Amino acid sequence: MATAASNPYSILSSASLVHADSAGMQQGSPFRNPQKLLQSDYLQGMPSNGHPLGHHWMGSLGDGNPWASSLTSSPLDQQDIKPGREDLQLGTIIHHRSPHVSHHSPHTNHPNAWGASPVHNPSLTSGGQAINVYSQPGFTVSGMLDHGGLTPPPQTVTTQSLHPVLRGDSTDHGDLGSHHCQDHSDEETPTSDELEQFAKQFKQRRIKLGFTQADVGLALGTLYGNVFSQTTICRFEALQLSFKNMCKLKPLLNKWLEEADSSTGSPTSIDKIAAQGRKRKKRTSIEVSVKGVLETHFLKCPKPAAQEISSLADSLQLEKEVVRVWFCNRRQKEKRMTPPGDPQQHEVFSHNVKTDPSCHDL
DNA sequence: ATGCATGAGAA
DNA sequence: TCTCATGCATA
Repeated sequence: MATAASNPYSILSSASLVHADSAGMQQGSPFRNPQKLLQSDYLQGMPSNGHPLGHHWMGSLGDGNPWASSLTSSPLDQQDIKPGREDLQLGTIIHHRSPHVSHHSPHTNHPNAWGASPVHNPSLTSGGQAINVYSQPGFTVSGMLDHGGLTPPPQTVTTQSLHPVLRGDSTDHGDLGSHHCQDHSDEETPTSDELEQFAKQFKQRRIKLGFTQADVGLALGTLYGNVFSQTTICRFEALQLSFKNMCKLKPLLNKWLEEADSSTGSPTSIDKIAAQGRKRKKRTSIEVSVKGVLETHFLKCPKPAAQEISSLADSLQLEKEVVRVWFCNRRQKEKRMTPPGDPQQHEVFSHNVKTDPSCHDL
């Protein structure tokens, strides 16, 4: 029922002042295996093993990236792994210039994790809506330190920086304050392992500093002109972004981190970004049973033709657009996401995935 | 934390 | 029309 044939657009001012405070809770291993997805996916309460994603990102899979090996093994589905795509660029509004951008990324010796083929220059920019709050005369790096009063940031800067941990093991190390040990990380394309560590450390520092994910997102806006939502920060920490995307955000977050735990408190308040009113379609909630059907179809054919989508939508009594988007999101989810814990799952999955995108055997 | 959605850019 | 980056809204 939810989602009838017509979804009125609700014009709601998205002045979300929510300060999603998720600092306390953290669970991070959204690992999903194709099989379980059939059921656990819609069961959001999935009990992730409290352990933050294993480092299976690629390390375990000496083969290369997990998804690529299974999902993109087919020549036709390869489109996801596009090579050159340096479209994004935000340097324009930033005089600071982006600190990262590695044109000569040595890729080291890894088989690139996520389909990151030529992650040459993870240039930054927002997909197209670069909010530049940069015109603020009084903006200061501490822009994040004082915001309306959302979260009074305790200056509990514990300079516990120590040695650059070799790998984010199960041990929780709160070290990262040192910006002399791994400063290089924002200049070259990080390895997936580095990203994983960084994300972990970032989260820890962020929490210790008393900032919420939303705070960070806003801070990035005041600092660099690129605002990010709580969602994005969250996904970054959970490694649920594409490799390229992670690379893009890392330098920014790293910078923020440096500022954050070094700033003793410059109360130069700044505003944030004006709320942007945008009408958005009401979120359609797909019933569990329906999702199950969609999942089934997805396993058979992750990329259904328009016609198929139509018929599917019809049978499920959903708007075609909803179904189409569902598949898009599903595919996207399959690509990013934190590494599936068990490599075995990949195989199972790959078996289900056909090489022919135009599956029509339903 | 995550599901569904939007939009730009690429095929 | 897909991918990809990103986020509102919601569980």
